Amino acid sequence: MTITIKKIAEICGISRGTVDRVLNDRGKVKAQTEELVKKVANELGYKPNPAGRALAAKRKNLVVGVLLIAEGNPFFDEVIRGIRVAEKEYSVYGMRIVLKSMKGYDVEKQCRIIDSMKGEMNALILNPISDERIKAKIDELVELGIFVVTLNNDIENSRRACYIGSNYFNGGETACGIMGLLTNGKAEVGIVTGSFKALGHKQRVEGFKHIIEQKYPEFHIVDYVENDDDDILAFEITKEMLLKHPDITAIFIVAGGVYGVCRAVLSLGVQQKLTIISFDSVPTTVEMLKKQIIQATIYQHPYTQGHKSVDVVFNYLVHGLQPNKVQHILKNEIKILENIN
Amino acid sequence: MTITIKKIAEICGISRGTVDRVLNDRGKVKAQTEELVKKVANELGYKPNPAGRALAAKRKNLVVGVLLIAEGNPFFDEVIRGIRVAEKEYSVYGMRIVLKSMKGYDVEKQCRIIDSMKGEMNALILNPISDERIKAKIDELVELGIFVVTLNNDIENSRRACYIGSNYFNGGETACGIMGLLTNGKAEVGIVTGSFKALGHKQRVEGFKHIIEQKYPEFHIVDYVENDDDDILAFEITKEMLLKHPDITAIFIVAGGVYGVCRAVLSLGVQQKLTIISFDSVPTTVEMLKKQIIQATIYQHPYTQGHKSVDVVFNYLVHGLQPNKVQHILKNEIKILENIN
DNA sequence: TTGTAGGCGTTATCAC
DNA sequence: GTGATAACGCCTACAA
Repeated sequence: MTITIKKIAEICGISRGTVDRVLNDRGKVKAQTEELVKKVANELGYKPNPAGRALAAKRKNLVVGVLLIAEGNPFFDEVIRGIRVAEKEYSVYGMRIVLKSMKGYDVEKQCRIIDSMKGEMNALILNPISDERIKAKIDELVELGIFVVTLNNDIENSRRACYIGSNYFNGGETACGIMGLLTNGKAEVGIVTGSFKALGHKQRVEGFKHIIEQKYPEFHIVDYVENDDDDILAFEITKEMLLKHPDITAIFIVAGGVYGVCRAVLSLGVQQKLTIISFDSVPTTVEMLKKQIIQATIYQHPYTQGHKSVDVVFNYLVHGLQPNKVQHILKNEIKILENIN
Repeated sequence: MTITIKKIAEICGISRGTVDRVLNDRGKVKAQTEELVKKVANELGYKPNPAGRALAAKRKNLVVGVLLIAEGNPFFDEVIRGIRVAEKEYSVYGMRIVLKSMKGYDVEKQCRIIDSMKGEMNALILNPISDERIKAKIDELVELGIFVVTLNNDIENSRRACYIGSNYFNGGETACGIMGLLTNGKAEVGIVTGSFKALGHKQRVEGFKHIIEQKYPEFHIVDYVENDDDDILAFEITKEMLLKHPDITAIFIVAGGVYGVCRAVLSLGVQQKLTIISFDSVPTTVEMLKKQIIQATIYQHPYTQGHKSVDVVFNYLVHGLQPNKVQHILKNEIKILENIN
């Protein structure tokens, strides 16, 4: 038999309303009654029924804001698809999503967009820039009672309820591990990173280096260049790097610009002698995997990241459930030509 | 504004009961009224509210049977964990799970266990033996109105509503692809399969061969032995195989017995010259990955398989939703030491 | 501080 | 054939 508020009320000889007040900390209950209700609820193992809650929640008007740095970054296409599918699933609960997208790492701009959204918003899914001002902005929202979830990039010391994304350090470790297996532990590595400033990119490189130290003494990093996640820039600096270091046998592409790097390799005709590892599986990367320019790419469940972030918000807003993990870390998977689709 | 049964009833000038009868094909409605209701529901885009349904479903007593060939197969430990977690999540909807486990491929025994369960069961999650008699049994259950889902092994021509599991053929392809990358496309391969009779094992080998033909002319299969998913047998036949074919440079472990194979390799001291690819990541396999005996193993989301199968059943029983895919195929992921946990 | 009652959307059971 | 009504469990406004 399931334990309901009604049943607890009967047992305690009081009304449903009072039990509700106790169980949801709404105050205005005599200490004595409160204690009794809590004891009974505990002993009987009361579990609120999400369906009941969901039904009652319909009377609220729930709006979830989403702000992503997605423009010009095809990785987010799948994230957004996950968000949209979840939106549809939950639309019957009367929950709406307002999605905004921005380009580049302008902190003030991100703050301004957040401000413009905060009026009618019950929760925010944010892909934040790593900056103190954004941290402050998150804390301000939480203070206002808005539920905040960080997506794809965490700000650990902020008051966000939860982070959904990948483990960048382990992503770098995984990249190094697979590169080690493919090169028999010997390689002269050129690293092409997105931005020295981006936290995740830095962490990937650190993870990569960590495995070199631990396992691959014959790996040498011969150069380390930055492409700003831009394909044209990637094309140019990769060409330059390869000409400067003809001894390079492997390239670790840390973030965006994968297509530009590959085109540079192709234009120099050196694809045969290179092992290339990248991240994500956007269409151009898949294309290069098929051409066997890239040997392996590391996949971080973008669709799931999007869907999961909405799940977490939904469970909080509709069911009052706090996320069961502060960090929802998705696995780094290795994709090769055969298991890419 | 959301469209509810009540609203449709008002618009049509009839009662909620009648609308319900039409929308759920319960019969006993005048053709004319039926048509009207359907038209209005369609035009307004009526979407049943799952919360309402869930609440109403509590009055039913839902029992889900699960029958797995799990004994002695640690792969299923994670599958079962997924099932148990889902059970807990859905327990508030008054859905119970009765899980039975069996050992080995005795068709009659599986039929008998199914029969013993079918009394009070609304749905069955079945890990079926590939056999005509099991197909017939599934069809019999469906005839009785029981919702059947196959797990981890499909019987395609049966009347099961849905299959949840992996793509075995692509698993074999992926194994070959990663082996090709690790060996530079040159290998003398020994294959250790679970059972020649198991459909999935056969399909993996076919997938493996398919990529050899397509991509790796310098791969040669020098031997092909069967271990019945038993570690002791695996140990012995692998030893035998390696002694008989000292030219072997790679081993493809198609199914169980991974630990036995690795112990054989270790006992002969030939681990340095071998590339070994396996499936799943049970504890002993992870151990061998850590010892660098196995270079890569292919992972098939066992936890998700278990959880998903319960999801599908729940959505049908409580929300009346047919699964949106007949086959729910999980991806083959490549795990190496760095991304195993 | 507590109780009452109605509504969220769906379904089952009666009565007509 | 159809309609009315009472659940399912929770929440909230209002009355006491």
